[in-house]
Amino acid sequence: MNTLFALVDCNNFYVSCERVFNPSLIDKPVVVLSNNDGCIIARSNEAKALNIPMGAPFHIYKDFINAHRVKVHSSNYPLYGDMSNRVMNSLSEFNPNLEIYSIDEAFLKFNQTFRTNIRYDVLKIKESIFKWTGVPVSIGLGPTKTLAKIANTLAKKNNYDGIFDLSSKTQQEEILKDINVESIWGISKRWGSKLRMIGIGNALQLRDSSPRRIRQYLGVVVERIVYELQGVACLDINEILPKKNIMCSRSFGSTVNDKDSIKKFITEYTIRACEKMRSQNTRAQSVYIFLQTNRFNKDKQHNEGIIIGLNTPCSDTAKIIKLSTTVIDMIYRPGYLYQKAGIMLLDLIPENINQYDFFENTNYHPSDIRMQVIDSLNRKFGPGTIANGSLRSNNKEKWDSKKHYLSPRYTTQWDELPHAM
DNA sequence: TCTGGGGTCCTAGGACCC
DNA sequence: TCTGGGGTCCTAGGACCC
Repeated sequence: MNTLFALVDCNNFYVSCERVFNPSLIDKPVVVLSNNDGCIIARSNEAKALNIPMGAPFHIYKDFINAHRVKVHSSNYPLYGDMSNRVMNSLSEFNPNLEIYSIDEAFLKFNQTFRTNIRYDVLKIKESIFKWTGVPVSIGLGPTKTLAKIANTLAKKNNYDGIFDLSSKTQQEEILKDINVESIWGISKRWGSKLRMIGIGNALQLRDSSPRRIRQYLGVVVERIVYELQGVACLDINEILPKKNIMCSRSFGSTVNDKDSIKKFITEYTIRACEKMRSQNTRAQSVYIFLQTNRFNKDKQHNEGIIIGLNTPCSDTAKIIKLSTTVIDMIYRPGYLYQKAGIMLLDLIPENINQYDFFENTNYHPSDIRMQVIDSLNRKFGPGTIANGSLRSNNKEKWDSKKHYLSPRYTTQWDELPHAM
């Protein structure tokens, strides 16, 4: 029953994606920005070496970045999403027992037979992913997910070549004593400082503490981490389940005060969210729509959102747009400078569970067919080919999110495909 | 001028049931 | 003087992750 977990993590994923299609970025300091070019959310090793922090507001570092000739890219999510799919598909060829944990990380679970030659096998995975996708990965190995996570941070250090195996007990002792509690997966700064208050400062001390006591102090989540550090697996590979909630929200490129523009934005976000919902074959049972002013401003603030329950589960974009724009009518107040809006589709359930409403007499068929046609056309010819009529105003340019440093959509827009592919 | 956008899980407490 | 003891479901809020 000796199982082994591997955590495969793409190195500086967004930067690596940009480098695949723009080799001039290789060996240079590179950063990738969040939406609206707001924060720095990915850094190449060279940029990390310049001490540019994760999550830093771009405008504060702009001068520094120029002075050090750091290359800057706006985030290009269609590209990263597509590259992520390629990496995950490649991984699943080696081991179908995988959990996609985030856009750039996946856990693999190996059984004992695989273990005899595990180092060789893992090296082969790493090399193949790079050969097939151009994305470099690091792989950490351990008897539990938590230990595999820790192994992965070691794998990233230059002396280990991208692979680190933390399955030997003696090695665990040595390694864990040098890991701060806060850097353990699942332990934040807040819990870290609570642990330090009772004399637990590193991973070895947490491992050797009493799980019962930790549970009383911080709850079952941290208790499980103690067991995981001991090598007792509490967290298994999660099957890929459909999302229970789907959210789409954005900051506007600049503040907006007229209701019609806000309705156009919420319409756009609703379309996106509904597409995602249908792509996992689910329907929403309730919807949350919210509107916010800029919390960093000293202007008068107004944040409000409303949850609407639906009589029957719904995946029809037109119906949900009607709902979300109506909610905007309800919560919008003139005279405020709004900065962000969003929609969450909640309590998603599989679409094959038909829960007919006694009064509404729902027949999904015509709506489902219509949505399928729209989705397949948009997949084929690009997002937004078929869109709702109220979308796209003349103000689009003015309020579209800022992306001054955007790379081409190399992989998802076929008229711009580079020859390298 | 400028500060991201997603998600998940757990717990406590109230409503309701037998 | 006595005034049960469970269960389940739901919700809000808090915590964490990338």
